[in-house]
Amino acid sequence: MATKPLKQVKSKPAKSREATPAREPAAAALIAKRIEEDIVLGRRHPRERLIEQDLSDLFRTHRGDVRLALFELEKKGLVERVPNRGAMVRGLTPEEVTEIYTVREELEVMAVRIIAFPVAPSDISRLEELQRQHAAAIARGEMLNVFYSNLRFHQALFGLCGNACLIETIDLLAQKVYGIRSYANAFPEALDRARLDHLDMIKALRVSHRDELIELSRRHLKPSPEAYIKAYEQRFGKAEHATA
Amino acid sequence: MATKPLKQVKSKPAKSREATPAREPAAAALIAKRIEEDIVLGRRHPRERLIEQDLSDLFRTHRGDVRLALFELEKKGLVERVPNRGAMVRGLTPEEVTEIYTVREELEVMAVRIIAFPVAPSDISRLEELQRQHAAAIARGEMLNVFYSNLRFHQALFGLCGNACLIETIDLLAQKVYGIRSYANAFPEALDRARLDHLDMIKALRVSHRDELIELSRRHLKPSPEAYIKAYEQRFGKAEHATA
DNA sequence: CGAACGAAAATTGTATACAATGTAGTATTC
DNA sequence: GAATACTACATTGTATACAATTTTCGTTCG
Repeated sequence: MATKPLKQVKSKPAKSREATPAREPAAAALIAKRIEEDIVLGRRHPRERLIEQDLSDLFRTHRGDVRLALFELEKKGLVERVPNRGAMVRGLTPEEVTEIYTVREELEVMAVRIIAFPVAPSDISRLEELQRQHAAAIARGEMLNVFYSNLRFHQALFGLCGNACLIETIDLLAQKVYGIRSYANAFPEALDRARLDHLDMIKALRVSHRDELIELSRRHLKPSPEAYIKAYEQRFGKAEHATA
Repeated sequence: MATKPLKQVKSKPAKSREATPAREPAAAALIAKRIEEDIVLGRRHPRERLIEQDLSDLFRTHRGDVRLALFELEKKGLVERVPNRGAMVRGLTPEEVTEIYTVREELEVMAVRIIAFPVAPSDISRLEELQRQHAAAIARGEMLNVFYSNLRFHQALFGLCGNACLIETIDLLAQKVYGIRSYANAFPEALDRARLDHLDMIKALRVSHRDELIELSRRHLKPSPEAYIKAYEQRFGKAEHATA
């Protein structure tokens, strides 16, 4: 859980107003991103408590920023907050996971359905480049990179549909299940399967086979929830729910 | 824009911990709700600035709560925040509105498609009761009540699908277009059309006519974006976009 | 020996003061 | 006379101190 200090040097030109790179107070957004990564990579387990002061010390900042970050993560559905008791990494039940993936599938299929064919060669090239990055990250075992390159690939793919709201909503649902990614990604064969799926998707895209692309998208979503639910049942038993 | 003071009396039993009625710091959530209502009812126009100090005075509280409320509304997509310049009521372009409604339609149709038929009589009764409240609010011209009773009707209807994530996502998208509701609701005939739609929906539900319910849901979503876009084009002209 | 009570510690929630930033209005210079 | 620099004001961002709440742990009583 080692984390480099934040904001050590605050002295910046102050006169540089090129665009608006930092929307939120910046610090809060960065902290949220770090915590999110920890959750994605399985470094923070479900139901683990997230204490404001600890995180403030860790990130070398005051509680205000951490507080904002936690609020943000709560809205994203990654952490759970109980009024006077604090925040913890959210644990999803198999039912919740199933529901989220059901909606995700519907939306991703919708996106694929409205993509305008044929897809421009430049877009295909871009997807191929992102796919190569993903494959390389897998080969090197760099899990954080695997996560981000996979994310970029899917954003580019669904970005082809042109409906910003749809893209945003798909992202939102994907974020909700970030916490369970590490379960499927623990199996190298699952990673490789994902890699091959991406290749098939690009192929289908190139020849404008919409139905095949839809089928691929559906299949591509199956392994993650299955792996999580299997692990969950093994941990807590099939019938009863542990209330710990 | 008259608003009653908030939190005047802070003295409460303090020993009452029945459930968790207030998730957020409560004050922030209340302020967010008030501002949201103002936007829904057209009392605050798109691009109107929301100044923290003004709102703090208005709600008789300090800036911290207002700040949180604005962050919340930003995430909901109702207000827009520029880093060091503050917040304003978000104005939606016709393109954005069209995109949002496209996704909404897909999701609402999905919800209707997975409702388990036949629907329990108690659920039908509940919908009828909510429909009556809606009709009554329209008859009395109580717009705020129209808004909330309409909301409750739809939540109950889509709640029948049983997928919590789907319900949540539908709500989310509905919230994004709260700001344009007042355009369609300005026409009394539109309100009446909505009322009749609700009656037809209940009827279709009672006899398990799924296809008809789907068609009704689709039609029900049409008027709002159309009214908004018409008003928008009349205001700004069809081709060019005002940059004011 | 266990359950209930109560004080202390840990943690979150709230308020305020201060600093940084952006905005506008005015004067000054070319 | 118009453009620019400068100053005063308005607004947001940040940090810290304080209050309220919950949790923990030791003690006492049944």
